[in-house]
Amino acid sequence: MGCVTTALRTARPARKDALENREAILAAAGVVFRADPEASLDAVATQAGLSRRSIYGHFASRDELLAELLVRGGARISAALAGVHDPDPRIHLALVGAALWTEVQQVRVLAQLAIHGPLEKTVADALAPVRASVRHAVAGGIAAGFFRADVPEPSLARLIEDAAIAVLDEAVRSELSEAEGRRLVMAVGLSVAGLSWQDAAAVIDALPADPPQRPTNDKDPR
Amino acid sequence: MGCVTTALRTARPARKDALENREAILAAAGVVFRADPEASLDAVATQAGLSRRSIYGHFASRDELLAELLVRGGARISAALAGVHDPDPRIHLALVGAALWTEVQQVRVLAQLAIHGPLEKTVADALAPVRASVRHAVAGGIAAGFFRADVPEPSLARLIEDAAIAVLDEAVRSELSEAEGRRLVMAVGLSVAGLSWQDAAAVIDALPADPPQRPTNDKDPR
DNA sequence: ATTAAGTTGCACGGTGGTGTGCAAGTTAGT
DNA sequence: ACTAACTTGCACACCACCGTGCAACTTAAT
Repeated sequence: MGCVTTALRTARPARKDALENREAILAAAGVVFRADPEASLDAVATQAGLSRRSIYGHFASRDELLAELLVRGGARISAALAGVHDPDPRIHLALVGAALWTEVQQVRVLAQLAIHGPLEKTVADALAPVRASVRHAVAGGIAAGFFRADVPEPSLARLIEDAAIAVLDEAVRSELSEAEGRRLVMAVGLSVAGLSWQDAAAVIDALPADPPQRPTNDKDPR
Repeated sequence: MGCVTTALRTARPARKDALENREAILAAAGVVFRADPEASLDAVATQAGLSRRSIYGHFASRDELLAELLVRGGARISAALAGVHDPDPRIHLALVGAALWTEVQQVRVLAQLAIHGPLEKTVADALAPVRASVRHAVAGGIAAGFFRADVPEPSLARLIEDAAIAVLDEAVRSELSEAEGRRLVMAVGLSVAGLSWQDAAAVIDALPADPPQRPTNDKDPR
């Protein structure tokens, strides 16, 4: 084993490929756990092209690996959401949806893991920014008369979140294109919020149009 | 052990309390698996007030118990859906939602189990009637111009199903009243279908009004 | 070329679940 | 009261997984 975790400034600092492997494990965990949140570390190791044993050279336990995965996912989502602000709650909500779409994989991992275990708190923390943003939009939208008035605000916020997750699943299932998925997330979010599908479409079409915000994909191999 | 499964017409037919216990096990399984689809048989036995060992007097294996549970749930749902027909796709969809609401528990068990394992087919079969009914309404609604035209029909059907599940979850989480839950399922289903929330409300309010269809609750202790 | 970092395979102990056999008990039905 | 149906508890074998120790190997960096 190595001094991966305890990389004190002694003899030699670390090794390049070790970090790569660490990333490979995290990437593999993303893939595997997305398909089955209860998959074994063996499955993760195989997917990463490593041995189960060597995972323990990078993570002390299964839960630690999970936690790292969640924290990273949360960070990406927060980053994607950071620039999203709009005075119009409808637009705000649509933009949140679009931002989520760019992080589908992350969102789905989190959503999968959200169900069981002692990771709940970690998951909750990771998703907190999304929740806050959605709630803000919902409150404003209801107040402005844009959104439905027949559902209490907290419930509506949760319903929109759940609907967004469902759309994300459906988008992956149907292998929608980037553009279609993006549009669908926004459209269904607004629909659940109470808009007619035509109104939702109008909101989306009037968007500042920054759609193809993907520089080939980040260098981040996740 | 006993001749519970192989009740040939020999010496003595069966025993009353044995059947009761069988039902108790199924009821317990419903409760336990609803909370955690991967719970152990020990948990089920405890909930049923029996020993783990005796479960095997009624069911050959865990999967067999699960299967029985799913088949029953499917049967109840089918029954609840049997009388639901309306020429107006909007009303039809709303009524399907209302019917589902009366069977929340069953639906949620099925939805929970729908994820993993070799039970998928069983689950799919159990839910087939719902799927068919929803698809029928969706196709008609799109054709009539009531529902959204920006999502392919099969996807829209699945999205509505998923949204309904989410509403069911939310309703249980928020401990909505019978009436509120019933209304919410219908309203959100129609919203996802494309109606504005006011239109959805109008459809619901114009319903033939058979709401309190609960004679104290069936004698079925599930 | 040397050396420490990292990987691998194997063996192990521990945990928690399933499914079964059996002997002893309890209880419903005759 | 008798008997078969049923339940129970305990024991067991089996399996899948986690986490660890260790010795042998491969390889990045000096």
